[in-house]
Amino acid sequence: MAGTKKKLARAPVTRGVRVGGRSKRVVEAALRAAVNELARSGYTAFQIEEVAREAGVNRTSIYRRWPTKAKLLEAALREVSPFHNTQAMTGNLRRDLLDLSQRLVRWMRSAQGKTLMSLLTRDVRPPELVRLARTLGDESLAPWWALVESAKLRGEIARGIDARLLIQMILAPVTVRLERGERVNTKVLTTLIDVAVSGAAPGQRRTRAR
Amino acid sequence: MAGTKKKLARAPVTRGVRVGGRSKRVVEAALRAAVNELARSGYTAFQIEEVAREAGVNRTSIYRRWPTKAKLLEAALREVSPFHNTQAMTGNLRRDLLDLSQRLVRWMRSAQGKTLMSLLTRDVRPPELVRLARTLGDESLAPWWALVESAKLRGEIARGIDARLLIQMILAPVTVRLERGERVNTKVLTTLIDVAVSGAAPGQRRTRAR
DNA sequence: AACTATCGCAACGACATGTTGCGTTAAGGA
DNA sequence: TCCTTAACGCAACATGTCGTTGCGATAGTT
Repeated sequence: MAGTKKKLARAPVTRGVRVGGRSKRVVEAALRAAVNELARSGYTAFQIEEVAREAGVNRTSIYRRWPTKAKLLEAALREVSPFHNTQAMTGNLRRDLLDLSQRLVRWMRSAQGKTLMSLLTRDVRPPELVRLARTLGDESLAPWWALVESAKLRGEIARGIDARLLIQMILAPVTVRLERGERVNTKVLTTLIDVAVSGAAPGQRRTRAR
Repeated sequence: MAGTKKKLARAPVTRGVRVGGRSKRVVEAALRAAVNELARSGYTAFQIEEVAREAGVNRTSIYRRWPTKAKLLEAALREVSPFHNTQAMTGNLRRDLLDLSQRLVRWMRSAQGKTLMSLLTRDVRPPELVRLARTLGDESLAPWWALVESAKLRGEIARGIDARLLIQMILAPVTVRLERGERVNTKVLTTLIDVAVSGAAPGQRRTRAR
């Protein structure tokens, strides 16, 4: 057609993706904003528009990198550093459990922890996102497992007790109370741990299965 | 104007709302469908259109009665009969707790229970709806309170134990496991109750507050 | 049978998600 | 430094759900 300029075919100068400078800033800002938005608004109220605004980035740029809201949430979730225990164990079960739970509560109150907890709720879609959140959540349980198992070896916890269930007896009330805005202080944690540890000790009465 | 018929003003024959027949059917069908939809799809995926279809009713009819989705959910929630304990207590704490928890688990697995549990999740909007759900949920706890308090009087539970917290140690793991699809059978319930009751008994070691 | 509350249907506006075309900016190899 | 083009910003669009409104049809109630 008239006016159509045909450029000579030449080998492209660059090939790879651009990872530095602007692109990097956009990705980092978007993911950080996504984590904050998720922690602040929760899963249902989470809006891409708001993430874009907080990141100082156009909405389109987000969609070009993460095709759906779920993908963005997934990426944001992966940014969340899982709860890691760095404290050395003292060998005192109740003391170690208290330490662990106090640090976990602090983490759960942070943006990182809120983000994970938002996605641990059921009826989050798609299901893969829930699965990912659960996987990350379960990873946080590793030090708890270790504590209970070594306590079993020392004979402080009855061998017949399901370790996962025992940990749930401490953590499930904590998460429920945090969600509801009920107090979760040292006294509460101490009570949870005392009841669980005493109740799971060997020699306590157990109801026979019928 | 031409063609405009002016009717003689006459006193209206009826005044009150119509509660029988069609209207009644529409209301009942809509609320029943809403409960089912909430139990099936959960809060996030809940759609008015789907409720209307299942109820065999036009979408508009639902909106005319309940102006917002939240109002419909609220009405549906009020339809849910709260968990009521009809069983006589035997005075055996563990046995009564097991009875109670088994019935509660059965109820939580019903459409009624799922409906309530869907709305007990945080980040459900508006907040009033969450508050209503929590109120109804707390009402279900009445028999549990009674059990723990009378056990305290008999000296089976230490007086210093927070009854609400102790109940949470049994119920929170149950709800978490139900949400995640983990097993909640008699063995699990028995363990929860054994650990909680033994651990909360008088004479067990308590960590001193620092 | 007459009156009218309530229904069904259709059309509309508002809002969030997700897509696409195009012009502009800047990363990075020459 | 200069050129190519990956990635951006902007605007416009398509879709789906919520929620509203007008109007004619249906069916309680008197």
